[in-house]
Amino acid sequence: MTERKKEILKAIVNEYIMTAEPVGSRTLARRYDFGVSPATIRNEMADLEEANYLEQPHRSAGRIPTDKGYRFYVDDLMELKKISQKMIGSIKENIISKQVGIQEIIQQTSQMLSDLTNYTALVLSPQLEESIFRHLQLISIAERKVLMVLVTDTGLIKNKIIDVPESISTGDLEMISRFLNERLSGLALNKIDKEAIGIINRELVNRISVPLRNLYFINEEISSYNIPENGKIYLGGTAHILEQPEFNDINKIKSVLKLLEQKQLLYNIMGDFNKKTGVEIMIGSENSFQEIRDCSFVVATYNLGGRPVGKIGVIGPTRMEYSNVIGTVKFMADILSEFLAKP
Amino acid sequence: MTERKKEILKAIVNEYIMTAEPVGSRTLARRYDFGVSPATIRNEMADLEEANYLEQPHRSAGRIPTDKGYRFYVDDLMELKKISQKMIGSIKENIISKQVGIQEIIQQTSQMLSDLTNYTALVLSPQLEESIFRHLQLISIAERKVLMVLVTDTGLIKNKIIDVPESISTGDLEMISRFLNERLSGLALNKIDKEAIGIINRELVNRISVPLRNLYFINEEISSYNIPENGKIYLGGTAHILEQPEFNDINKIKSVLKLLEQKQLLYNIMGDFNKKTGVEIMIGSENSFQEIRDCSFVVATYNLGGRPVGKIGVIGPTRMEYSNVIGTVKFMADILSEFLAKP
DNA sequence: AATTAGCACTCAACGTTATCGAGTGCTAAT
DNA sequence: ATTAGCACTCGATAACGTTGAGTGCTAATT
Repeated sequence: MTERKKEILKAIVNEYIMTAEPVGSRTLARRYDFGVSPATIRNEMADLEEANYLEQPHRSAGRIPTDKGYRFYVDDLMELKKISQKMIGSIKENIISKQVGIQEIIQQTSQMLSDLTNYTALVLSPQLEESIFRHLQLISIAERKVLMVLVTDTGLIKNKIIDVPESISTGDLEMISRFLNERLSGLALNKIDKEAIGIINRELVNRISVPLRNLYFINEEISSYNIPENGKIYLGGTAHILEQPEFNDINKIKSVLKLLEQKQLLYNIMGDFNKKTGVEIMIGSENSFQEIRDCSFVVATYNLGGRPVGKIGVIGPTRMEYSNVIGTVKFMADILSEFLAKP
Repeated sequence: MTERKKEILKAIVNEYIMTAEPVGSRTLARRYDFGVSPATIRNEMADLEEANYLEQPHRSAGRIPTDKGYRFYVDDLMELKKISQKMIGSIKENIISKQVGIQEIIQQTSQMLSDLTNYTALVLSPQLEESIFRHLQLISIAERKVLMVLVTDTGLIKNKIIDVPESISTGDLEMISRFLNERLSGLALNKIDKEAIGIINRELVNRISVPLRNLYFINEEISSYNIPENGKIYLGGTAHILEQPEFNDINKIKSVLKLLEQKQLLYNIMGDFNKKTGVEIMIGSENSFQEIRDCSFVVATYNLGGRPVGKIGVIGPTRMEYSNVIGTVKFMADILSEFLAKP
């Protein structure tokens, strides 16, 4: 792969990303100054096609990049664009300073990411079962109705109103809460199982006037937090993706929108990214789900205390403005990490 | 309006709802047995067009109903279809028996309504400020961090982690909670303002060892529940609406999808329905928002203790299967009411 | 050996034109 | 009041020609 071939490939990808039209040798020679004639470029393009970096939609058209072409572009050719400091400042202020819950922040972040990139944003909220037990409280709200509130380190708060078989005194509820906190604080929720709580319950009955059988709701409830619950997926700017000219075909629109409604599938796709730090990119058919063979994903992980807890990304056509998107996704991931890290 | 005209209008609307094609006199005569010739039907159709119940997309096409035509159909001609008992049973069981929060139920209901009707479902969750204060609890979860949990009669539960200026003892928090419950239980949240809480706070300081200035967060927080917060709108089955042949035009798809992303606008539209009991129908231009001149809404209210608290409905093309949809929407509204009424 | 000019060829996109047929309104007969 | 008959309308579809951006190949040039 000569230097000139790289230059030409880069120019073609850039051009195609801009215009969504197949790129011909003539246009290329006119707009970029390679110092060679279209004929030469044609030869190089033929080589690049041979090597599977480019393809022709039909015989008498220009070339467009293949997935392999995009991959090479993304890995070796592309120049990343930086986000303006001004924008960084204003967004940070906007998001991080707010006194609202994690859910709201995620929602806003996804909307913002979508508006910044003009593609559809996806955010995976932190997963409950991978969060860490911070605080639990049982509150009597009516005869035989107990409200259980669980606070986790990721900011997720879980409420549940539970019907208990027999009324439990406020004092006892207080005692149970305190005891559970003592024992469970700091543990990851997926490390807490029925057995562990069973042991705690048996210790508890010595200190309170509630029979063991009436404590069973605690097992039931807390251990349900231990099951992977397919953390919620938030979408932002679904309509944005329609602005892309590749979705000028009604059937494509329908298939993409159907896809975006299948939260479970999206969740699985996002799961394919290895929670490494940094930004991961999945281009077209690199992905195993054929529903999205002509979409790309750009995904980053956000963290809490060095531990990856969720993902944020963008879905768009393979002809995506990677150079912009990558920086923006990374930035939004950092915003979320920063929000979570707030004291 | 003769009886025969009504019959013909009804047949035309039915036919158009089925096929989405303009209805001609010949087809009509063939498929329905009016005992008259196409020519007669033509004359009747001309009269109906004159009276603005029908229109012609172009000179040499059949007729389609106008909004006025649909309105007449809905009010006077249509025969409502009933939902099968079997379906009623299975859905009720599915929804009402579940031990989950109102949010989840609403989400599921909207998905279900959409699947049953093949249009897009809209659900307005109960509004916090119109809910009734049931129980409040302040919980210390860390030095100078207090978790406030508010439970309302509509099943909405509000959590907020608050940074307090100085640490407050568990006992004092308990006392504050108890006192607030005593005073506020049973009140509608929009009846509770800063002033009221100010009075309570001043009484409180006599019983606890916290200075008044450190109780200000209570005012701040609780009175924020009193502002109309544009209760959340849940959408179900956005992609369903695209199956309608009227959305075979890309621009229409885009405009509808943009509309569905504007939660605020949807909220306003839903607000135009007068929370009466029963099902309300808004056909095309009857609605003042011109973005949706060719959509219809079918909306019903769900209740808690006789008080309307939220709305559920469907958005689809004016050519909607009203006879099915109306029953289904009503049914789903009843399901929600029933869920809320659970002891 | 690499580059380039020249040229014949390809093919989607677009515009023009013709045809078809479902549907209409009108008139005159029933 | 109803209907048969008929000329007319007009969107949809198909057939056809033209255009132009683009290609690959060959032969000349550097």
